[in-house]
Amino acid sequence: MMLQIYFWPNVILHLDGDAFFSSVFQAVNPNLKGKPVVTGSERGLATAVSYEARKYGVKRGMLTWQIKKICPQCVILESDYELYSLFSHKMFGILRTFTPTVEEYSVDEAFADIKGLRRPLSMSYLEIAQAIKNKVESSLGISISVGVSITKSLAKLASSHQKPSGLTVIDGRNIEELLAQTKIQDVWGIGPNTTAYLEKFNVKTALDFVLKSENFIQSNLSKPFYEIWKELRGEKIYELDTRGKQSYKGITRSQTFTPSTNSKDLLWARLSIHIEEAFTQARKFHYLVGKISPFLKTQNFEYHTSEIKLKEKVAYPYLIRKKLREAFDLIYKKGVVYRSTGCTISGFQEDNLSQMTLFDKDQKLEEKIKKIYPLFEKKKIDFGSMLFDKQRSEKIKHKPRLNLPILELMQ
DNA sequence: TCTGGGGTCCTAGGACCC
DNA sequence: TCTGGGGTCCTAGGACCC
Repeated sequence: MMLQIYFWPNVILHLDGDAFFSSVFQAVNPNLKGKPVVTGSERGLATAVSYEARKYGVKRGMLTWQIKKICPQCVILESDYELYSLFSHKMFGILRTFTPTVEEYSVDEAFADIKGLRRPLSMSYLEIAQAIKNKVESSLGISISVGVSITKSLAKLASSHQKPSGLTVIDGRNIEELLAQTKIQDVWGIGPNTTAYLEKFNVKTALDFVLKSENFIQSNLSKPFYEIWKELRGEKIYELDTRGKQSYKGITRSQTFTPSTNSKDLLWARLSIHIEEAFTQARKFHYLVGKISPFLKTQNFEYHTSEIKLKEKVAYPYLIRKKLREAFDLIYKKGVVYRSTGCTISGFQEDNLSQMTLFDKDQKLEEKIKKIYPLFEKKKIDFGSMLFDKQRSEKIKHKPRLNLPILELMQ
């Protein structure tokens, strides 16, 4: 049969934390063990749901008031990203004691290449996966699910096959069986739209998908899905990216208003904050910014955006404040109610040599900025637009009010 | 699930060139 | 001048991920 694997061309392990955020809280606070725990109270919706809470029907994304209704004893906690990150580092560290080839895919997921470890460890791949799992679970007090196969897509499918605390190896003996048990929408990279489309062709499981002809896939679907098709058939397309996050294509900052608003002042103030925040992040990577796209999102989830392209890339938004304001004026329509605003910046260029020329060109301004910005970044001083941030953290619903956005102050 | 925030990649189609 | 073929670059928007 075409899907049989007779040997291991590659061995890829996928590790996935089970309800990671809530597990971490249960690990640091033993009182929470065995209890229904949900995180994300600060946003009013569940970002992680412990398995105990799932029994009551609590789901990810559910609003906190709904959760309290169906599961009153549920412990609803505020997110702590530093804590998650700490556990994440420890988890990946343990994985690296087995192999250096590790891709940190997200805070709670990793891929690892474990090919060739059987002989030095005198263990089968199943035993190696089991050893990794045991080490993580016993050292960190959380539970994880692990999958092993010959491509990333199959390994991911394996790790999700039995959750929580699952361990699944997909090899020649069970590949078809597992594909047949996997609904097409549960395949990594196949979302609701493609699921609906494939259903028209009677494709309901991963096996149905894999058994479609190459010609069918190529003529009906785009490249990413052709790649998934190959990956599920055991042909390795996706390499492990072990370099970690080193660069960005774009940086976005945005926030939804509660309630929606049509106040021009408020929108501009909030947008200014997002532009500042995006640039601050860009500066941490020593980027000059070439493209800025402020956007407004309407209540119907329509995006209205306007793109600013710069001949000369900049590190600070105040240098182009007129252009930013013009772009905002262009997209803002009186009477339209907006649900959120934000900004994406891109077109990055490493700022090494150009820093000198910028400095030469406008030494005074550069010095002024260097004095002011570190203070701003540490939030020691508040600019007008920051007032909305304060309100937000104090959970006060905003009232449209006149504030001078930071870009106005930076003239 | 009437929908948060931050990303990536791909494709169609327009603009412009010879 | 209404008209071919082919290339490149760019942008908007779609789709998906955690």
